[in-house]
Amino acid sequence: MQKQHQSRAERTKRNIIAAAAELFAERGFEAVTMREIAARAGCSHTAIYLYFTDKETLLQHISMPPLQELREELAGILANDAAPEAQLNGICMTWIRFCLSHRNLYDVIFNVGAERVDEKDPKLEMNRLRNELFGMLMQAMRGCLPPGTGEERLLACTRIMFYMAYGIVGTYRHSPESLDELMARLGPTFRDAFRALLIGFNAIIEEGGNGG
Amino acid sequence: MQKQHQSRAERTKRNIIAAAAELFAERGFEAVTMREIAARAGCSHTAIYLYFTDKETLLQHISMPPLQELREELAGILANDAAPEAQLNGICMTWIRFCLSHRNLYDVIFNVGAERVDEKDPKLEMNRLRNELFGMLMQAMRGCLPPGTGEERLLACTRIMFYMAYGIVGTYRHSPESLDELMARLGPTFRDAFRALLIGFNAIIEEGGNGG
Amino acid sequence: MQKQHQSRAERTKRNIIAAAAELFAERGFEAVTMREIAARAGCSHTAIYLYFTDKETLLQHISMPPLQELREELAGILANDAAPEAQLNGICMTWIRFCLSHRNLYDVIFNVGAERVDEKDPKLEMNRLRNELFGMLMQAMRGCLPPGTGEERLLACTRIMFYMAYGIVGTYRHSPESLDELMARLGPTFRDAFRALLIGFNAIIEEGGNGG
Amino acid sequence: MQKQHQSRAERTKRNIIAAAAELFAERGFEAVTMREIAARAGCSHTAIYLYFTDKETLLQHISMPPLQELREELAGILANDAAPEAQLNGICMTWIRFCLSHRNLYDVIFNVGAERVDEKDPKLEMNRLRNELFGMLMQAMRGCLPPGTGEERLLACTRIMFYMAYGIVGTYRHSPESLDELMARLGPTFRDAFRALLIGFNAIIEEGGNGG
DNA sequence: TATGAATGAGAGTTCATTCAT
DNA sequence: AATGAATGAACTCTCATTCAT
Repeated sequence: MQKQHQSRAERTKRNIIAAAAELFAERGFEAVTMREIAARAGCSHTAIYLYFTDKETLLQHISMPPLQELREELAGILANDAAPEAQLNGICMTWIRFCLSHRNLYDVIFNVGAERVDEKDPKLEMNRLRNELFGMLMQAMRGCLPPGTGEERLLACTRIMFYMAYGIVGTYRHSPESLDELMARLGPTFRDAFRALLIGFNAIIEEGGNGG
Repeated sequence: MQKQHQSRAERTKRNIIAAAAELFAERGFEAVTMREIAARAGCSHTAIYLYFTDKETLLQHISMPPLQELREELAGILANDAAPEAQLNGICMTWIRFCLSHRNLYDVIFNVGAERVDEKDPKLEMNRLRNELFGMLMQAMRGCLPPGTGEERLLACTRIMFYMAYGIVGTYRHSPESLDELMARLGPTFRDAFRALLIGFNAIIEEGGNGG
Repeated sequence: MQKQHQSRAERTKRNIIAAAAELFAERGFEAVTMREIAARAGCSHTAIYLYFTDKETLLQHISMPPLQELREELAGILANDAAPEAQLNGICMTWIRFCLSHRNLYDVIFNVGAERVDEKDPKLEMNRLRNELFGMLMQAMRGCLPPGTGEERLLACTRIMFYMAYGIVGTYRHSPESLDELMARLGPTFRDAFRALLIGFNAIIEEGGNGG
Repeated sequence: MQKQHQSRAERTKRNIIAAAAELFAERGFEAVTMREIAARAGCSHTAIYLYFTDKETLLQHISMPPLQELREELAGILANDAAPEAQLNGICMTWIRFCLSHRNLYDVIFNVGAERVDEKDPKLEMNRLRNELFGMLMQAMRGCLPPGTGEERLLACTRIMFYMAYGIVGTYRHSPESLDELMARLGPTFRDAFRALLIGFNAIIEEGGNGG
């Protein structure tokens, strides 16, 4: 009997999460109302409040797991013994694959409430996670620049690398092509993008006397 | 008299458009209320409905001119006699400045979301414009790559350049910083981004025997 | 077993009453939720409905005991052999302490508002109690006025004494300070209030030839 | 035409105020909903927000005029050349008359949002006014105590005087008797109450060496 | 006996929009 | 041409209460 209760609750909670994820993805966080979510989840709008304190919290519950998954994947890449360039490339490609395979939630995860990627203040757990991701990218970047490159330069290069990843994802976010189709068609281009940046960074740093 | 009336009406209409454009750009479509627009336009909120059937329509009337302005600016850059690299850089930076100064407007105009599915044309209109812009970028790109670079390669490089611009804009779309603050803080980084790509492209093409 | 069940049920019921009494007293009837009561009572909120049809009924079950307790305390004071002034002071201070420690409960029980018009008895019940209390106060008062003071005079003095008590309670009914804080800060003032009245009464009666 | 607009607006506003005053008096501030007020005022609930920022503000608009009226009456008494005792008595009696003639709004005016009568922080305009009233009472009190009475003592005596007034009003707040009937029947008792307090205060202060 | 799950009515408030002038 | 007055639908969120077990 307890079990029945539990499973029912879990089912409802899952329904809510699924409905919210769909709706947020379809029409954006702000445009979706709690009542709509409830309607699609097949429960009353007040039931949502049994499982989530408020709308924002609901969003976070949806966004967190994928982000954590991504973090762990990236951490795995950083932990292996590959060459720095291979690591960086792995990070970038994984990042892209991730974002494109969570396309629908992308907006919600990356744009709601985020102000700067390199922001310090970790208001929300989500922002903290985003920053952690950025930190991983920076770590990978460090190994690919000339030794002695200043921190400021490193930060700038990481930012640029981030722009690139962000831009790729943004460009194909609404594409009807599947992740695999996309990667088959454009994977080499993406790879070239990161390689070109790396080459350019090193050239600029060398020429500039690798200062800060 | 008739004329005076007409001109007064036109003035009011222009005021409304100007006010709405400013406010939408400053704070986003949804966040702005009709009463605020009216206040800034110096008329009553009901007057807006004399000229525009609703808020959405008002937005559409606002969206086109800036886009055309952008296209003309970019065309102007392509038409001048500056060095290819300067042209390319000008195109990229102008594009970024444009998008960041029309930030929230940008959101609405450029992000073809699911809620627009039932609309007549905006998706196509936008894609047409995007393609036009992309063509200009490609044209500028051509002058910056080694002579004899194949079309496929050129296309790939242009795409990558586009990703970068797109990524920069996407990253700072929701930033609270003004355009000027943003450019002061990050302008050099943006410039470096495009330079690094160009350097990288040339290196890759050279090494690869500039094939198609 | 039957007995165990019964005693368990009774215990739960008592817990609920105790919890509700505390919470109503602490924060007022309206501000307290059934879930809070249940939490403090150590049962689920639905269990409350096993014992009380609704929140209002629960309140009614809570109201009487403290009032009876007060009456008995006052009777005890009247029954002891202390000096009349001590008795009177005891009555007044006890009354104040009672009302201020049942502050929000007091609100509901004592303030016969318009919303109670359709109830059966509370107005009368309350008035009965008020009168009883008033009678006790008058009894204590009698011992503190010059012998031979007329009944009318006695009545007036008692009334005035009652106003004072009532006014003190009313003034601090909504104070966020606890009973103890209040008594620490203002206890001497309250005491002075009753003393001053007593002194004044006697002076007035003496001067006026202690007539009726 | 402008006039018609104006008068309509004024009528609506008056209706809202009247409806809110009635309802607040009947059932208390918290228990009344904006929609109920609107219904009784014969307008939509949103119309209320055209005239009052929120519910609290509406309450203040209702409470302020009577309070200001009272203030002016009291100020008039303080300004005349009567003996201090006469002034104090006038203040107290006026206060009582006022409260009993505004019986229905009494609760709302004096109890909503008020925490301490002698509070300093003037969060709301209403609290400021209440404090001003208290200040007037204190000023009148000062003239009736022995010269050299400390401020603390003065404050305590004023508080006590206030309790008395408050208690009288509270006691007869729900009485069916009219103001005049009440004053005819109990006016002398009220007068005695204040006199007795004054006599008592002076006695206590003398005996205690009129310290602080 | 007792509970976790779920609900409906309703709170204050906002805003695009319409009506009457 | 223009406006002040007014509205209704919708928002997030709360809570006493009921249902199913």
